[in-house]
Amino acid sequence: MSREAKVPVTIVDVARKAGVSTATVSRVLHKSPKVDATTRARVQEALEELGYSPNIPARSLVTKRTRTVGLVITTIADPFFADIVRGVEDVAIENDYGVILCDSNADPEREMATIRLFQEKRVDGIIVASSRVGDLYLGLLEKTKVPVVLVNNEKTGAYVYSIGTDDVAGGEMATEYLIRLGHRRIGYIAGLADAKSNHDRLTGYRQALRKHGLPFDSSFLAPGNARPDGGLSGMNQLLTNCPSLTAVFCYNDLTAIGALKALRIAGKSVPDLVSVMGYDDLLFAAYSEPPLTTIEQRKYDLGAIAMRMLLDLQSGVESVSNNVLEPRLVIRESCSPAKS
Amino acid sequence: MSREAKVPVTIVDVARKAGVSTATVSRVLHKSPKVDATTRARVQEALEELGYSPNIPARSLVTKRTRTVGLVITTIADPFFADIVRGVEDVAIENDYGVILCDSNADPEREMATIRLFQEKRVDGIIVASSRVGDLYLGLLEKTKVPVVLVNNEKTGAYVYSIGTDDVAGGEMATEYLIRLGHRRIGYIAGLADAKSNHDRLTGYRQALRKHGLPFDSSFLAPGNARPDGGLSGMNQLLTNCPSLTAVFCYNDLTAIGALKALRIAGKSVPDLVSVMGYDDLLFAAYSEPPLTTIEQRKYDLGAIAMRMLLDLQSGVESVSNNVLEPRLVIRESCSPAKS
DNA sequence: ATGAAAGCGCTAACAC
DNA sequence: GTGTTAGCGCTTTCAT
Repeated sequence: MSREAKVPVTIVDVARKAGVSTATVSRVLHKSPKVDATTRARVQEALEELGYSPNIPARSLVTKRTRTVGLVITTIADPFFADIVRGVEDVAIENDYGVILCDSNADPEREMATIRLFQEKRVDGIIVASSRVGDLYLGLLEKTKVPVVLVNNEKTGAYVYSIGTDDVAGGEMATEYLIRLGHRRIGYIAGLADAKSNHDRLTGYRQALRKHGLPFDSSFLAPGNARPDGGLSGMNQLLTNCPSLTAVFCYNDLTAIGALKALRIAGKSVPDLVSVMGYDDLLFAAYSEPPLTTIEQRKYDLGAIAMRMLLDLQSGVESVSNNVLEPRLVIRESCSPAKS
Repeated sequence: MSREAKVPVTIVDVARKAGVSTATVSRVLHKSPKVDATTRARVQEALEELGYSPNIPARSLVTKRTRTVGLVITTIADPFFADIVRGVEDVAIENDYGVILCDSNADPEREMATIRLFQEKRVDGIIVASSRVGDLYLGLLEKTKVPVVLVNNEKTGAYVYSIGTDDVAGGEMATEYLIRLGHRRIGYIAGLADAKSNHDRLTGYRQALRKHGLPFDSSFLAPGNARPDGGLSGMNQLLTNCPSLTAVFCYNDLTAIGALKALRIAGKSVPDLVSVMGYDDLLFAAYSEPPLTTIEQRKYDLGAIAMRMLLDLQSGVESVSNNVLEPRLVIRESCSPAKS
């Protein structure tokens, strides 16, 4: 096993081999036009033969750019965030950027560590797709002096840009669909209490109610946690507190599959006895029993656009500071006309 | 809005403010014992007041370590990989490491770009949790000269270490459970054809069959793709080719929910008419209808251990090169005794 | 069109 | 215990 000594080739080696200065090598590396064709060829050859790979950290030292962005998400365990990550990833790699991922798990300490790490690594920008962002956190973010784009969250502070789904429209759309189906007693199982998305969807729900002259009854609200177990317990609470409801709008699809399970256990068939509406349109929404009627968010685009905004900001293009994407109703089989 | 000029504070600023040399500042930064207590205090104060944040790229230039690792996964859309990511993340952040994530999507070109990126960023190590690794890819990986640990894949080459689940044991365990339940005609819906995990689970399946004197019939094998749609089509194929089967072992849980849907559409009740077995024990396995009996993999640990191995390798500790974790049977409701 | 040289922020000998 | 200094690999004026 002849493990060769590890001698990384530098720009100096290339320069020597090609018989030029390091400045020239640097120029061909950056495709500067002012290099003679033959010189360029000679350098290219040396580059190839030596298998040169630029040392980005070294380059960063002088350019002050690292071609790296930081991405914070609530938790990668939620497929919704997974799609956002894919979006960010894809456009990042297309542009030779790397992304450092951190899931905060909504843990403040973790968030602090993350921001510190990003700072020390001198990332060129930060994307925060964490549904709830502590004040402390946001303060730090501003001090960080690099562009920040928030996904599905509020634009806050001078340095912050954002991209999100119009969640109040989404909440209204979901609820209105249920109302059109003849439902009058519609529950809502919440997500994380302090998430903007939760607040907005609830607002949409109330708007739809008001619009159709339906009373808002806070006993039709159940807490959740954006996860299946929260959907399960939320549904159970609804079942005992308001046995008369005929439909329930869930904060997200994860919550909905928990609700579906609670209903199954209670022996209430869906959608015959109660309709359930999700949100997000995750992959498995089409595979649940019954397949979930839900509100689609352009998850992938949320991430891709966020990354593009960062790139624009990078290159000095003043991009729109606050983008919003429209949600879309996806009708499957978990909602049906009210029976009564 | 007094957007202050962006003047990152350096070690020189701190040194000046504290009235010491940069070397001393560096020493306190690294908790070197040979610094006088009062000097240390003075430096600490300067550090705080100036809000100093070390410039990692600069440091890397001299130390040749970036405190960054690269992580390649097949696709973040599969919750199985999401858990692995969480595991590596967690131990990385604990150790002040950053992780650059890339999903390869099993796209060779993407894989090349990824490796190039990792190289240029001078990552300290690479974790590959991509279920299929092209030869080309592996070759590159070796040339990369940094420690590589493979997750759920083969140890290959001098620089490569690995951690994985014993998938042949898992496949055997799954199949044997079905056999014990009285099933004789058991199908297998595959994952990606060239994935080691797929190969191993199939091997386990055949071993169980042999062990119990059951014949192996290749018409009981259906192709899949490790995703729900593959499970759906695979199950449909099985349904038409071998209507007599009473149980099916699926490459993973994602495949299983696809199979469940196919069965539902075909009007075959699960587990009464056909039992279905999954693999992975994803979060939603407990929420499907019926809840999935499956083989648990320690997904999070796979990632956490991989990262720890990298850390060990970093510090010169020769760690075990080939770790294997045992799978575990999780009994829920998608499998029942054979009726005939 | 090309080269010389300065310097980015930091660490690590080495000297005192 | 502390300071001086020489780079790490690269880009970028500034000359030529």
